Amino acid sequence: MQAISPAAARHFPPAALAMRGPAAIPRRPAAEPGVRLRFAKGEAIYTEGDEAERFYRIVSGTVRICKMLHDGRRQIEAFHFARDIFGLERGDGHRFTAEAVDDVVVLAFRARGLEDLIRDDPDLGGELMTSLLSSLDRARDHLVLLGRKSAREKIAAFLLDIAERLSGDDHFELPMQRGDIADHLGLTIETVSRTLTRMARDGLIGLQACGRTVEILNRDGLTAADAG
Amino acid sequence: MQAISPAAARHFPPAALAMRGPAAIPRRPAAEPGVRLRFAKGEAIYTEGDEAERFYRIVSGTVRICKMLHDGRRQIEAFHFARDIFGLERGDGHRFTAEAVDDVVVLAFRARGLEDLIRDDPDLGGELMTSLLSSLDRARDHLVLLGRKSAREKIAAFLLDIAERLSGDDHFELPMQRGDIADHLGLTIETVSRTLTRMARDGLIGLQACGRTVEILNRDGLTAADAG
DNA sequence: CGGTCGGTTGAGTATGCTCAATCCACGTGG
DNA sequence: CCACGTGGATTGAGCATACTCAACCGACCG
Repeated sequence: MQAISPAAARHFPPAALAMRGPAAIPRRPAAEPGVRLRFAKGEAIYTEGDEAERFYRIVSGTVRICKMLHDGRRQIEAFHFARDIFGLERGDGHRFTAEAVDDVVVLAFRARGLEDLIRDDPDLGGELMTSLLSSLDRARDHLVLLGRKSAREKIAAFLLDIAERLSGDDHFELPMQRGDIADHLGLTIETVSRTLTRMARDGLIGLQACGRTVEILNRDGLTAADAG
Repeated sequence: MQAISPAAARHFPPAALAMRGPAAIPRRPAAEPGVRLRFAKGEAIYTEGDEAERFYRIVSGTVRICKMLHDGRRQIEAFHFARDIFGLERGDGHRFTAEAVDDVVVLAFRARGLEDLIRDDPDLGGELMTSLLSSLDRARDHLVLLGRKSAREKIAAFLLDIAERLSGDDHFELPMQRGDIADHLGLTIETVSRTLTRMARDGLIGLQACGRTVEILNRDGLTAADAG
């Protein structure tokens, strides 16, 4: 359950509505290694219902994959970072929306005729299969988190995951804002904020720069705060 | 949040612990169409951590894919019915457990050397890819449900989904018990029961036979009760 | 007939949500 | 340089949904 009117407003930034999609995308033959595209912060890469013509590999930046319910509630299925593949879907149309969390550069590949492509290049099939299995693994773990973990456990798991994927280090900068984290973890902005603040008070993490910069101070404690 | 001691007890039926795995599985060449196996109600088909040697296609029965947290909380990632493929995972080991909800018959296929198999038979690759994409779609929709829907919306969505997959009809029998539904939808047994009872009182559904037989009486109402 | 298992129902509670105020950093314009 | 407005984050108070604990019911089985 989530607010209806304020949440809806929060999820339709006027900027995002104004600049939908890049002007014209040059068509290249299928064997092409991919077309380079830029998207500004907040811009939609594709929208639910769009024809699923392309899939993407991220060169730099962060992408969120999300779905909205009609009343404005939003669920962010996943965040994707550099080198991740996204946008490959069964069927003709995209069932989710992909948006740039910050400035993003991607390589776009044609999805049509993918079967033929794989027939020609079995290694590609293997790579895509691996990428799909990886997405599926991630989605499954996230199901467990959403279905059965407390707010504190969710945040702990999220921070550990992000740290690993973003830096491998214990020090990183969150590319997304509180509302994105909330909609990813099935929480509200307020609960995310409160939980982070409390974790900082407990000495598990350090927070700087508008709460965007995070440092893991007590990795064991944070791991224990997750439920595994 | 979930109970700790009672829930844990509920999830370790002595029967399931007693009879782990079928005795001996005959090894056949890779091109084999699949080895037929039977599993009794409650039996584990594979357990988290097991080597992922095989994947499966269901001939008959219902399978649940689940993960337990150490304190006994459980999340059921998915239910699978006849014709569904499950058990294909990235990496060497199963990260989830598959259990027979009722008596189950499956065909088991060797997962090792799958890349070679696909190289030999590109159609198989396509079929598996489709199956994977289908699982991913399903997992993503379920993420939205778990993260952002109310108890009533969850149950409504669940019933509509099950009806479609199980019978295509508005009349069907639930193969799983309340605890399974609860752990699939991120709820408790009591909330599932109460919500179903209320839906029956509201004339949306009919319930018979220990609440196992369900009839959809008002499909529009039920669809409206979901959030889409 | 007693025991168990699965399901239902009731009463009270806690976690996380809602509503609202405040704060802070930043950018803009007088 | 400072006033002002804005967007994001934080904090507080009260509340609602779903959980916990517990009793009860009905079917089935030995």
